[in-house]
Amino acid sequence: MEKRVRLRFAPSPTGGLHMGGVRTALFSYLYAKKHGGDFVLRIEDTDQTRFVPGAEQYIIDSLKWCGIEPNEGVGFGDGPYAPYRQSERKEQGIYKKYADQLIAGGHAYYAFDTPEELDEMRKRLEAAKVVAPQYNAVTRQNMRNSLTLPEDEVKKLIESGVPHVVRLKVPRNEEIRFHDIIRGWVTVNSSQVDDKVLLKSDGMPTYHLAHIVDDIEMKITHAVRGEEWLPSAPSHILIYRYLGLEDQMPQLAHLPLILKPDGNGKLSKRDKSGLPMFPLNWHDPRDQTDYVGYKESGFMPEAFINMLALLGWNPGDNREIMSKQELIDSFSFERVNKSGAKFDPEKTKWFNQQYLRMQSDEQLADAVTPLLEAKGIKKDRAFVIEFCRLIKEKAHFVNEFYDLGPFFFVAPTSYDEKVIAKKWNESSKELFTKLAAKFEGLAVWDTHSLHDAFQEAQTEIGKLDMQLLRVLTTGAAGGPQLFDLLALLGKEETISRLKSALSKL
RNA sequence: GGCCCGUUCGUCUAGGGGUUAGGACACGUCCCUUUCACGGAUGAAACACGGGUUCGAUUCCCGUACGGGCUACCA
Repeated sequence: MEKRVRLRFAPSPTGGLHMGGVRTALFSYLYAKKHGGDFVLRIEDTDQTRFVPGAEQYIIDSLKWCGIEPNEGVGFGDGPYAPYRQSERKEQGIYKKYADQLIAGGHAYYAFDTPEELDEMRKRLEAAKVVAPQYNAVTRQNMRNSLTLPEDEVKKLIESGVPHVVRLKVPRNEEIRFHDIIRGWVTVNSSQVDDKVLLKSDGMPTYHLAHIVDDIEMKITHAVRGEEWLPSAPSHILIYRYLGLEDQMPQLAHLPLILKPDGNGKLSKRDKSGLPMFPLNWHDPRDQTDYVGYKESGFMPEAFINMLALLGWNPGDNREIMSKQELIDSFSFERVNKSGAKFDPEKTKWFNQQYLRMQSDEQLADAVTPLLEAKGIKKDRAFVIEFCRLIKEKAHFVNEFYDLGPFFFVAPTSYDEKVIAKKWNESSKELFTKLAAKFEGLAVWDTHSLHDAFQEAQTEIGKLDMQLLRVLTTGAAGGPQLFDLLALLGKEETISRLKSALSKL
């Protein structure tokens, strides 16, 4: 029988969850759902010095907004493997147990070197022109650890409470080969791998030990993470192997990085491409910086995750706009790209535009009404719905509706100068005064009657420029369907605007 | 520097020993439209370079270049 598919998203609460992390969560979620498995949220809070209050809740809120909800884990209900915070799991002695097993098997050792001593070692090695200074099979022989110190002294040091760490004993020269679902086989020589710290001097495990222990204990079948983890994967293979768990280790999938839109390099939270890097507004308590979120920028979560899914993955056909269910049905790690993808703000906006157009005018009105009210604008619902119908084709975001058509709500005070300069002439004033009179005589005020009246006026009084009528009534050179707009504005308002414009020009 | 990973239009990508190298975003042109858009059509635009292997390489192999990642008692 196949093992139940279980994937976890395991962020550390050291700050806001940025979009790269969201994508990692998304891919894991899609795969889990596709195979009817579990998606788990585990909090990797083993670094007490970098703990940021609020970060954990932010991660939970972000996943909820995106619709990437774990069915197990912190904030989503404990499952059979609780607790899901590593700091709490540490209290159960779980990591130490595995570390002790490695020590007993001769694959890990105690090291008593102080930070100063380690620093000294690196400087010494650099001075000796060693290309890659590291704590390894060669250099550990000159350091203070349970491999170099007499057994009774090691015992004495530990008993007297001298701070120490536990390090992985990496062999000097051995090929380490592992398989990645996205990248295929990767081979690294152990001489390039350092003796990673497994247990820190404060008793906390490092990521390297903790994630392995938890993935095993939580029966994780696929470990998905960013490409930046690829270089440490060989260490992890060794840990599984020395623990005798190589046959139970999850399959690895290292995702390509999301790159900056301009230039090169990894997308950072401070990127200034004009689009947010975080799903929700994030206030960083460490430096009192505020970062805007996709949500607050007017993005719909469906558009956001659709865009994210297509960054480094594709369904193998030309589909781009895909619902969450379609993403789930089509997803596979085999179709994830190996190379990094530059984040494209323009395309990202386009995704939101597509989803915007799928919304009904009523739904859009629901979203726009509070934004209008915030500006002190109160209109009846029918007006707002019609406003949405007319303006939506020009917009990428709900929150730009107002700016695309302020003339729906306020009469113009200035008139597009380019259009006036080009089209306004001596006869214009008289022609449009006559048109205003014609409009005034209309018994029915709707799109059709306005259209007909405009046509009739031309045969009666002469050629009228429609864009001029637009500028006179809205002030702007462009906008939605003019007669629809004037119909919505109403007879009184339209004529008042026309007269006002004629008096100024 | 060392190690690892990568490289198809400006960007996201499909494809893969023999193709007019396909799609999308953005851009240009045209059509529709007395306004503004949407829409439709269309155009320009790519296999990093050099060696192999092969009848034939963009595709497979090796180098080079370029890009990225990692190089902590951080994840």
